[in-house]
Amino acid sequence: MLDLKFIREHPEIVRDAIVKKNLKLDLGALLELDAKIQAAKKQTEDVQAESNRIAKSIPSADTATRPELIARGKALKTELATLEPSLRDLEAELRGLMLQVPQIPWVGSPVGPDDSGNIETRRVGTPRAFDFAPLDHVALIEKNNWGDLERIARISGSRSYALRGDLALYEQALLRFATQVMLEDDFTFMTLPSYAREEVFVGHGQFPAARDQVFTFENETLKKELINDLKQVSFASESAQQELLNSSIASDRRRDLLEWKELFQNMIKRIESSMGDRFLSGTAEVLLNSLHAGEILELDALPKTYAAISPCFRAEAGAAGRDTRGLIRVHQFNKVEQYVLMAADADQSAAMFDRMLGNSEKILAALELPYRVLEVCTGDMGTGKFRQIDIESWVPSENAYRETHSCSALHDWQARRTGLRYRDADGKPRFGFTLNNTALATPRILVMLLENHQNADGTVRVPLALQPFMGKATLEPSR
RNA sequence: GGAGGGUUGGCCGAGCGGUUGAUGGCAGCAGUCUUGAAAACUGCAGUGGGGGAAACUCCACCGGGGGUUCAAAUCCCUCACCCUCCGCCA
Repeated sequence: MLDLKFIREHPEIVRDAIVKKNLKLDLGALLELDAKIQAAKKQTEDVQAESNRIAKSIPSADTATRPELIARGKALKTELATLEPSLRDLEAELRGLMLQVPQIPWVGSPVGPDDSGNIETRRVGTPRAFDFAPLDHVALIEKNNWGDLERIARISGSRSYALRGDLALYEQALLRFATQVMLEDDFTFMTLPSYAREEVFVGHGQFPAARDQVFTFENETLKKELINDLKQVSFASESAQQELLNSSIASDRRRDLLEWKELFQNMIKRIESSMGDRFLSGTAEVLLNSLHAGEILELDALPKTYAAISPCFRAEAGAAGRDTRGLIRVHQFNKVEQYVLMAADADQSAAMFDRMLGNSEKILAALELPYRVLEVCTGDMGTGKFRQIDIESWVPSENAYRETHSCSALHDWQARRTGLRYRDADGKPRFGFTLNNTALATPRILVMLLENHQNADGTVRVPLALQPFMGKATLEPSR
């Protein structure tokens, strides 16, 4: 979300951002609606002011004028009964549009329509030249009995993974190692649930735009009951029912219909309660971002630097058929996430961005993986992002780099949605800036670690920095 | 799952239909006093939005939403959360 005042004063900048981010949003309609609201607000407030004045004067009024004042109050109340709801509706509509307004991207971000516009800025490390025919990670897992990819698919469905023996331990060691790196940079370690309420996802920015990427809590029992009920009720809609109720039909038939109407309304209620009011988060960032929602933090409490580990859930809608093999793209994975809430200062945010990117690179260096750094273009970065850098690590079997890290600066876009404020040096409440970045996500990183560090005999070398966490130098076959 | 009790400004805590945007205390800021600090005293001080050069002024907000009333922090409904007791349980 942007400051509405800023949008009013700089519509051309916002319009430019909408174009650069390849969004469909009618800024003209938004501004028109805003103007309409301002007028409606003035009108409503004038009536409210008079109403307040009259209500205040009644206790001290004499009995003769009192009925007159009460009558006037009643009239104003009637007037407000139409003004207030319509204002509320307009404001809700505006809020819906405001949620779609993008953050103005950094001037240094390349302009492009999609990931084809991303620019590689650096390569670190050189892909290894194998003196034997290397296996891909799935073959390595099968050869060493390090997982149950096919079995778990039968149990949990596609995009699931199960690890065994050394590889299962390796996943834990990696997460612990990444946590350690974050602790060394003075981040506060946290664990959080992987689920939250709807408004948390709105604050984060994933809702309303990317709602289909998120799994939800639902009540399966209620759903089944409802389906059974639906099979018994043949009405297409409530209006169809109403039509029947209003028609002249025999009274006993009518009573049936009334009973059905009650049943129908009851079902609507239950459908609503079965839909669930909680959602599974795709990253700890979602919850961390709401940790201080609604608070006004003191300046000296900032920055809040958090490293949190959590299971992450992604529906992967729209990715059907892509990366179905192996560990690249799964519905549930684990991640150590970096998240920062800080004062609203562009330079400090840029410095923090570099620091967080540095943490990821430190981890990749320790994992001894070749990677490249991409400056993500305007059309590929999220709506709310100010700047985004992705890191892709080398996958020998694909002869390609694949995304393992994503570092973002949002400036105040998330903070405005979420209500993340602090008192600046003048004591004024201000929205903060937020940033986030992957520290390490498993199991995807295992793809790179297995393939890049495999030995000719199919075992896999553990990088030196990981060995204290793994307790051994080589991953050995599992029984 | 059952039965009660709560949710008020940065924090604590009054108020339970009518100058209450909210008594009081703590913390905060400014001043008096003091060499300085502390203490004491005095004053300022919520959040968001509108108007105004300013003084100032108007609107909304006492967990969220809805309602009753000329008038709601105060009454009613509903949702969320917290606490206590019972039941169940990793």
